[in-house]
Amino acid sequence: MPKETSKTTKRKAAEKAEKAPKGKAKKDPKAPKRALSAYMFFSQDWRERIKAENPDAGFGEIGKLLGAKWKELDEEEKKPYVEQAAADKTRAEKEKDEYDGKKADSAGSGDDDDE
DNA sequence: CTGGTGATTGTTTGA
DNA sequence: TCAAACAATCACCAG
Repeated sequence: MPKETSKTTKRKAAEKAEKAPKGKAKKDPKAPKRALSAYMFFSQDWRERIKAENPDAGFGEIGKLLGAKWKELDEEEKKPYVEQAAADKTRAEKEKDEYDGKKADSAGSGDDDDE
């Protein structure tokens, strides 16, 4: 089982660090990106409520409040969010479908967005 | 077949 | 424009 959840597999710090200069070194050319997370949908619907109940809450405050509430919700409460996550997952699945398909077909053709 | 790793996703506010 | 707390995820590749 993979470590716990938190400061494990930390990467953003380095990712943002390389964001300053002109991007020029990725893993996948078009990285089909993954799917959103239940938290993403949950926040989209709660972000307004959080601020509604915490108009004074700042950046980190709301974040913590959000997460705190998120866990407070019952499985049934997150269900809708999780469902969206599952739905988005399917979306990403397709997303990769073309990525994988294209990539397999790009056997030589000169297709490359790059910038 | 199994494991764990990394990559990714979206929000908020402020300088 | 980007940064970090907050949480989930889960597809990916490898031996």
